[in-house]
Amino acid sequence: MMTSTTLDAPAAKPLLDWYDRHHRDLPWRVSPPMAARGIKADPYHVWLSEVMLQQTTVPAVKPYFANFLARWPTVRDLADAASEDVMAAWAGLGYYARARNLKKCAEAVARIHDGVFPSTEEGLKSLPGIGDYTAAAVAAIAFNRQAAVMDGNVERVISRLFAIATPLPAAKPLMKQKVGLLTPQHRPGDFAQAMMDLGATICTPKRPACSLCPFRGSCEALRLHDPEHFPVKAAKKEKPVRHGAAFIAVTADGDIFLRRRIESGLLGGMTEVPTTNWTARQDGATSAGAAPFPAAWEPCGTVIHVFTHFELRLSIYRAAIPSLIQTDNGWWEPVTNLDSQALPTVMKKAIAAAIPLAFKYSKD
DNA sequence: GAATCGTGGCA
DNA sequence: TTGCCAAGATT
Repeated sequence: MMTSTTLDAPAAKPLLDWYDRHHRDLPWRVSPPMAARGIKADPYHVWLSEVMLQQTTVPAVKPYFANFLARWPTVRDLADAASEDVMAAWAGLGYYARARNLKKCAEAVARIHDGVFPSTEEGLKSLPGIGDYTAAAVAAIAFNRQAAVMDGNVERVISRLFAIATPLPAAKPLMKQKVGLLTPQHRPGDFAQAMMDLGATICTPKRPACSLCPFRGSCEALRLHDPEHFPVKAAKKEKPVRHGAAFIAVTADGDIFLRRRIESGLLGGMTEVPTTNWTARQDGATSAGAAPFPAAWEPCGTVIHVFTHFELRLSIYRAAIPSLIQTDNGWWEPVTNLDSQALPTVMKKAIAAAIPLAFKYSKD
């Protein structure tokens, strides 16, 4: 005969009980007490937070999430926003393809889906910037669908629970299968968030607090006395060093020369000061001789900035420009207005090296 | 499967 | 100080 419950339900119960007591309160989250008062998750809020949280910490996301919601309260508002404004608001958060896809996704939802997010994983995943994880997360959290949500936290929890020795990312299909078997029909969104909270606060990469874990009685890695051994990951490559030069041109009126980077690739669509190519070797192409236009370029130090897959050593040059130079690929921006620009952190560092007070009054 | 794509915090 | 890594997606 058929049983009335799935095999997984008993495993989900201790975690949901733990979540009811120890869940984190987050600005984008409808916590269990809120849900008990009838508050529903807003798909726009869930989607926005999930995209911002991709490879990004909760503390880093909080101010950006608040600012985006204040400026663009609905997905239609975001769809109608100027791309430059969205990129500028995203500046500093990193992985700028997320911002480009965020705008595209908002436009698709507003214009193709009549302002309503799809409620299925399949529908969500067809949208720009929404992959396996985000589709499942939005489906589960915003629409209460039984979707198997697997992010880095869940990978860690699952790999320990079952002592999976296969290295990532090869082990992902098996882990996803395990998550699918554990995910309950009841409260799938809370289950997903509980798994992630558990990974973030108990089942941590280093020194996990196993004595406080609702899975402590059934965790295979703990039984083996080596939870930190999991998940197994492939060794990472060392970071190469690239060299380049950046040029900060300032007029007597206090205008600085800026350009917009091409849409694709590193820092795509973001604002920059002129720079040379960033190459493996330090040579003439990375010196003042490679400036965008002739001027009295003076060296003012080096900025070191670490990207995901290389380290950049940027030689900084500054020049006072007597009169505005005609250019066809950039513009002159008042230094007092830099906080409105889509300047990634590396460009802010470069400008700050040449003009120490440039951002003095633009940050809290 | 492997590379690409940011940033800041922390042990 | 240096390495690690945080609610991944795209090509």
